[in-house]
Amino acid sequence: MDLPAPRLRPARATLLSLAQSAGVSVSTVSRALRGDGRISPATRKRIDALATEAGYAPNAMARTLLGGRSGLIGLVLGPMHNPFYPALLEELVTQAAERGQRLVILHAGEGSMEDRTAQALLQYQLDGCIVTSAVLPSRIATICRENAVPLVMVNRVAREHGTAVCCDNAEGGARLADWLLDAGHARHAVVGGHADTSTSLDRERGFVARLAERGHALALRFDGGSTREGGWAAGTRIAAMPPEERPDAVFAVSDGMAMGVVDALRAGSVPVGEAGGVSVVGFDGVAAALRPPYELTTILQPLRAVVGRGLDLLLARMEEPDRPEEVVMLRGTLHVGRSARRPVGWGI
Amino acid sequence: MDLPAPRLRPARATLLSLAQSAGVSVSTVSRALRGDGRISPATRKRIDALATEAGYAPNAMARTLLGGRSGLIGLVLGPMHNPFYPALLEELVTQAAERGQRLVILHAGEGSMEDRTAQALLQYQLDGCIVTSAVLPSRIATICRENAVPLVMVNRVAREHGTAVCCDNAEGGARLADWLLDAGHARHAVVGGHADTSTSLDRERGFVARLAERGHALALRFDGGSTREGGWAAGTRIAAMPPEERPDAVFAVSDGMAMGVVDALRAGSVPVGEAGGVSVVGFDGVAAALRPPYELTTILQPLRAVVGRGLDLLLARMEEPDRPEEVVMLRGTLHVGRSARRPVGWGI
DNA sequence: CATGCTTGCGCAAAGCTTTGCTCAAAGTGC
DNA sequence: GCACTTTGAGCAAAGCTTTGCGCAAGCATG
Repeated sequence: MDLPAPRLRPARATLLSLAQSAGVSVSTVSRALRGDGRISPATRKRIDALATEAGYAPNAMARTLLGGRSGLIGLVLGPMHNPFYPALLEELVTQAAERGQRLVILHAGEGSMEDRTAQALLQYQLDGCIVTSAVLPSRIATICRENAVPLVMVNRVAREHGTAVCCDNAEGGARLADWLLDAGHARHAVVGGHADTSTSLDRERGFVARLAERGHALALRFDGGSTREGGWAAGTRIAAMPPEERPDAVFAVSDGMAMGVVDALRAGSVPVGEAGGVSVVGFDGVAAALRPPYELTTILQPLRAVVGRGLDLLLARMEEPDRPEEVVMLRGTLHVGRSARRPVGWGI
Repeated sequence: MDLPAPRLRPARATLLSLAQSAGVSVSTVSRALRGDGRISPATRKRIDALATEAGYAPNAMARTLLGGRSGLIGLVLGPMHNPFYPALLEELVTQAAERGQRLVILHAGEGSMEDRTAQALLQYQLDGCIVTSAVLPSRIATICRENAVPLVMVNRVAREHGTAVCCDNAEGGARLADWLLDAGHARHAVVGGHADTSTSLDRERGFVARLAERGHALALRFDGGSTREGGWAAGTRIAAMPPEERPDAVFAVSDGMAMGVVDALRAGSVPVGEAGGVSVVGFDGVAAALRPPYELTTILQPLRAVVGRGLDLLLARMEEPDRPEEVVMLRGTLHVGRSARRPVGWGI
């Protein structure tokens, strides 16, 4: 017998090694481990014990090669400075694991994706791809389409096509407008996000439309660039305005920016959420925004549901590639905090 | 052990399909694509063109099966509410890609890792594992050790053993102490993080030790729990103290907490970084902390270098599993912002 | 012309699992 | 005792790449 090729790794348990210890064939071990009824309980028990002792883990590579699924999902992450995305990531990892899938990060951050990176999608036989980035890297979309790899967008929607799950952003924006109007606010400002993300635009659009329906116009608009600093800059300018010109309500289209606005107002000694001050509302419901010192009035995204539906949609498209594309909008919940004045008579 | 149903993927190009179109053998295609010198330029050119046209991507699963490396690295992420971790993640993804590796997320967040998740490490033949979580999930460490999978900790160090890369936390803490003392601060407070993370403890220890060396004692200590809210709570208590008892310098052991402290002080109308106010310093140098409204004086972690060394160490251990364990400490840089009073005569 | 070296490429095995078939032994009914 | 079903398990192929070895043709040398 010739020497086996020098392996870097110490030999792990395989079906073959288990079969040899158990004195049965490889196929018997495979079937025993997978719970095939044709194997007698005695044999199965013996093999199970052996496998546990040897710390056997089936080789996913070999399994995938047989034409099954890899159990791997590609993930394209957007810029991480918006605190919503880290939360989304955590939830995605957890729920993917619950469904027996792992996430392979294809990209994170603002830069564009390298070609070599996109190739990984094919090399590793990824079962599908989730894009949470607000800016859709169209390269990955093309590759997915050409190779029939299902792709689902989470927290964003492409205008033309594609499957997506997101919060009903326009409705949330409208709900916030109602809330502010009901509380008697008269001069409204918006701090917008990236101009090219459906999410930011829809929130703003829903807000402004509801304002208009109820006979109000937007008094002021700032570009917050979807960053906390952008919010702070807007808040600083608001704080610097003479009180009579100052908006009494500010809708920052994401909590990150809203927190920045609050910080700036407070730094400028403008009270937040009190009569005579400025009311600030946000969107997303990230943990930090709900707690002191912010206690934002905001729209709570149903994060668990958004992620769950996203993954389910992706899994469904794996089974049934010709499924029609669909866009799922989940309604958020108005969370009443202390950052905005409340309608008279509300609560207590 | 649930196996996904076998599904027929649309046939992708394989070496075999390319070989048939080119009228050569599979091995010739393989060698041509890999640039083996034995293939004539003419043949290679023809095959290259064919491969490009067919969008061929080598099957990483098959390649891995041959005993080579998978090109996959497992990643264990800590709780994402500390803004340092999202930044670390971005950098990791980028640099892993530069080295031709992908990251598979094994775990994110505070919860403990499920066994099934840990199994993925073996099933997918991961080449190595990076643990950035401050709290080392010992389960994964055990699995790595038993299966000779290299593991590198980034931004944390285990007391007993293991390979790790981190900022020189104690030295950074000491540098901050010097800076505050040089500027004439007299009453020092620390806002600490998790009691069980080496990173937080080392920073605090280095700070207090230098204070002691120079004849000062720590006046006050708060537990900030490594969260921004924890920092805010500490800042609130500081703001509520009578000015004569109040510390004039606060070291929050991470920027996230430091920002919370600053917010709370300002909300309590305590000036930050000015004479007669409170100086606040942090640690990490996350982007948000460097910009307005915080402009923190802090220790800049050499993030790119930390990640780079971490990956290099991991790759080195793949080649040479018996390499001695090592701990690499990279020195941070003092970044002078506006959140702390400066020594007289400094600058200008 | 015989021999030997290059050049260029094919053969086949290995790596690990899953699964359709095949097959032997044991059990059942008459 | 015989034919037949059930039970339990093995054989072998497939899935895709990589790579050691072999082989044929072309060319130069003696």
